[in-house]
Amino acid sequence: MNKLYITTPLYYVNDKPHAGTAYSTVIADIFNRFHQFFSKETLFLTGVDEHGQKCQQAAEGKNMDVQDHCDEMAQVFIKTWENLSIKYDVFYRTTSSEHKQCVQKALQKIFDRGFIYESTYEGWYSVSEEIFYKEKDLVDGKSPQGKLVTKITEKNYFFKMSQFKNQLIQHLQDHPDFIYPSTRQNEVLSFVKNLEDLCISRPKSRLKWGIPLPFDSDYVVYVWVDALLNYIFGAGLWKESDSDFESWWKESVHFIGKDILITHAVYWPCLLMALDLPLPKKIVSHGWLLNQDLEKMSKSQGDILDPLELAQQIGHDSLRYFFSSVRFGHDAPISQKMIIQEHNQSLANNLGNLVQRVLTLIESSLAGTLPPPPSSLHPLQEKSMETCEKVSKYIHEFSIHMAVFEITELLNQTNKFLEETAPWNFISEKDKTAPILYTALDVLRVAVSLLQPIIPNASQEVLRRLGLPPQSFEQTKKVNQLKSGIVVKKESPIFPRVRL
RNA sequence: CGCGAGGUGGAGCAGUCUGGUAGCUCACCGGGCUCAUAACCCGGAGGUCGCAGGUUCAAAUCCUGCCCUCGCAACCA
Repeated sequence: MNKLYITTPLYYVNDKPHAGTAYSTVIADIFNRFHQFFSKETLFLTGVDEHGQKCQQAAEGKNMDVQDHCDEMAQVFIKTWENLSIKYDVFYRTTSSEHKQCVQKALQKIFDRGFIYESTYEGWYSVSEEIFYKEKDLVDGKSPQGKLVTKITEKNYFFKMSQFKNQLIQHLQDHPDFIYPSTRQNEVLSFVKNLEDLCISRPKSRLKWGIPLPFDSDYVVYVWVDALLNYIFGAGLWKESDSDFESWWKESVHFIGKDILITHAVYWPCLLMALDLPLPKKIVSHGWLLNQDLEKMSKSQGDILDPLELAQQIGHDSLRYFFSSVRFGHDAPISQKMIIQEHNQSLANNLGNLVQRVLTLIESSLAGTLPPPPSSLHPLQEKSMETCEKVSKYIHEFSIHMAVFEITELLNQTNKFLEETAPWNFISEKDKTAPILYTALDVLRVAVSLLQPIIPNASQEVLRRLGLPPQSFEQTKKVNQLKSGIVVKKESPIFPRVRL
């Protein structure tokens, strides 16, 4: 119960990370950090999906060896996550020899259990695009891009996915929390009702870059099957040393974008059932980041945002903060301007400015020395304790934006509190300013501690200025936790305003 | 009837599950403060919460129908 296994999708390495992949990863990282904050033991996995046709094509396009291309791209992902303060435990690569061995072992097992059969695959193949189309996808007898297609009948291996239909429907009905948000459950159910078998092989004559089937080396495995299996191997299944796989897997949560819900909520459970393994505990699908016109961002429109650039321009924490402030689970518009506005309003004007004014007042009134706590509890401190409870509740409900809203509200109240008490009017009367300044700083301590999972770097810098180490939730939800007697000092602003 | 999401003051959004005086940020107008990053605080103008019915003492919130916008339809987070 005290463990939690969090995963992001394995990102496809045909291109570098974009705002969407960054969003998935940052959100998963924030949840991971929140649960660590709540004293859970967590395992956080991310990684890259390196096989398949598009990857092979991307390498060929650059005139590179495919493995070299993958190695290069993997580094780009690692560097991007570093720049977004992503703290993962496992960076999984599907070209590792361990992964290949495990995938083959899994396929053999499914094969031995009788869930894989040989049949013929019929489809319309576009030689120039190297893509199969179904009859219904064709436009005037050609591919949607207008390329010539020919009907091909090909021997392939199929996974008896349809056999798990009733079992999966039963699971979905018995576990209404399996998919978040629950509204997307219907989407999955309606898909499952027409469940067909899945073609899981690709002949090597067409696709070389993949893991060979253990029972027929003329074929490689379909990339989704290859990639999905990472989730169990990454948690230690079939490792030589007796791993904690079972205890992690029991508490597994997959974070994904809504577009890959079917693969995760249908294909993946069926594969697990075929392997006689338990299903993941939860699948959390988030919405998309859209451009200002609320359309999907696309390269052709040139409105792709580079997360690395954004992080460097505005700051890691500010980008993370923006991601956490949009309604979780739903689509949301994003632009550089919106991120900067959010940074200026919430982080610079509200939080950052509050830190400066309180510390300045303590310096000028109390020579920087933190006073003892006031004899009675101020209502604002009571409110800060309520905020702790609300944040915990919202995070457990995946309403991260509501958690952010509550913390912002607490900071607003603290600004208001200073305005009402106006300690600058009697700055030399220490006995009057001390309780006010202690209260304000103690509430600030709570707010900043609650923000640690979202803005890890800045919040720890603020805590350092308050003379405190990183804080746990247990510490955060107590009042009067400042170290009386130590000397604090104002330093340069943590979140300078960014001009638009 | 393919599946799904959304329509809330000028802009962008939250609130909808668990019905109870419509909230946040930006922009605009007036005032205060000068501790603070020209930041902060107070007040004001601006919304019949897409439309029409229904349930209820009470509906942005629940039910029904309709209109409009947008995604997805199997390797694109």
